[in-house]
Amino acid sequence: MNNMAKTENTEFKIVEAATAVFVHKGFDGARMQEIADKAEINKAMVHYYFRTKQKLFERVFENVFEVVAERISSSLETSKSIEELLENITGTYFNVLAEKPYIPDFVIHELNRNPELIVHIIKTRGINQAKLSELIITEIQSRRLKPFDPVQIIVNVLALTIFPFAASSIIKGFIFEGDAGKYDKFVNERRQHIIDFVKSAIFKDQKT
Amino acid sequence: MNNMAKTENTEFKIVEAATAVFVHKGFDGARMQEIADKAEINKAMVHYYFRTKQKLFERVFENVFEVVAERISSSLETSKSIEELLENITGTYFNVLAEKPYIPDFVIHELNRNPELIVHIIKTRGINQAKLSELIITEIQSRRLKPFDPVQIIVNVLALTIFPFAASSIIKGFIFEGDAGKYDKFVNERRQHIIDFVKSAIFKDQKT
DNA sequence: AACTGGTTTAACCAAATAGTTAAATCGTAT
DNA sequence: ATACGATTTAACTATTTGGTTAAACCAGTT
Repeated sequence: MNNMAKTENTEFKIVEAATAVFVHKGFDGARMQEIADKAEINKAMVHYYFRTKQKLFERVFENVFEVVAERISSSLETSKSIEELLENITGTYFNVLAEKPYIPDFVIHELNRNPELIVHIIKTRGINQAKLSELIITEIQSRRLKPFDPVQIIVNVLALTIFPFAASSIIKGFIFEGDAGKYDKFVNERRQHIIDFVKSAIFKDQKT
Repeated sequence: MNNMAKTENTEFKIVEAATAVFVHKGFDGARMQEIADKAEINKAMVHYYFRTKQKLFERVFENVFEVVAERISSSLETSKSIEELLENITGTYFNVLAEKPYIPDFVIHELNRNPELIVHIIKTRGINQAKLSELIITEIQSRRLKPFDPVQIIVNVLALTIFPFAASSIIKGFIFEGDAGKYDKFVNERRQHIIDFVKSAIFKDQKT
């Protein structure tokens, strides 16, 4: 093993650069030359380390997805009650997406472009949706929650949390007519709003 | 004006074909040759009628967006109460998106790729969000609704309705593990679920 | 100092792709 | 029938793009 440090460094720089380009331009819009430029290396190096654009893309997608999945999963583990769970999921998504708001569009678009591949990539890192459903069902049976379908509730939380980031351009452009400040305020307030809104919807005893 | 019929027919065929290709592959993934093939004409014709890929794309985007905006707008006009409005918006989106489920990803992705252009295109066909907010504010003041921010409520309804279509691959792939039948059932039930869920969240007097 | 094996570079290649052009065709009005 | 302008086609071009190659360049090893 000789110049391992150099190797790992170059590989890292390529993945970093490739991530930046792929997430913003998508697979089709990304250019190997741009990735090389951003990594400040020769284009041949990109192929030397990853052979094809496809293979490099797969590595990038796995990375991006893993970061999100890990943080969500660990927040699921530590939650005991529905309230805590709701707050943890929403909070975690907000933290991740405030940092990397391009993720929803990236994941959704590439997933639609090539469902088989991406589903296969993600399957290995499944989020334990089962535990979530169980908790909700138990709470419904104990009559604390209204009898909504647990799956619908889960999708609702995801939708309420992720959509504003995916559609930020639409919201910015239309509802706030380009005023970035108003949009930021909206996003900040939204974290708590989602929690209040969902609780208000699912609990039988309400807290105005 | 001689062969106008032929002209309009060719132009129509091009737009139809271009729409199909653009919405599924995006601007970057679309190929002029594929559009020509699908329209069963020579590739030069596409350029003869639209000069550039960019111009053709703009025409397609305007069309796609107009169809949606028109149907949503007209459903807003005819609604008097909050309940009716909620049912109309949700129902209209469901009708449109069940037909054209690729629209959310298409619009979101192209909007993120080139916000200035697309926002400019859409601005001319603004949806009157003002009227919506007003109605909500009035209802909050008359104490029928809980005092949520009207803008948040509007975004919630959009999120709950649009997200499952944008993220259908994710939902299909993970939550239902590839079972298309379960997903269809889920979508069918969702139309009513959203209405119940939102009502349960925003109204002070609840109907379990 | 010469050898070795991984790393890096410049130059190159073949395919793909948006866009062009000039000639052919077609319908219509004279 | 013929002339005219719009439409259509086949062939072509320039450029971009993913990918390759062969030679140069290191950094340790002997």
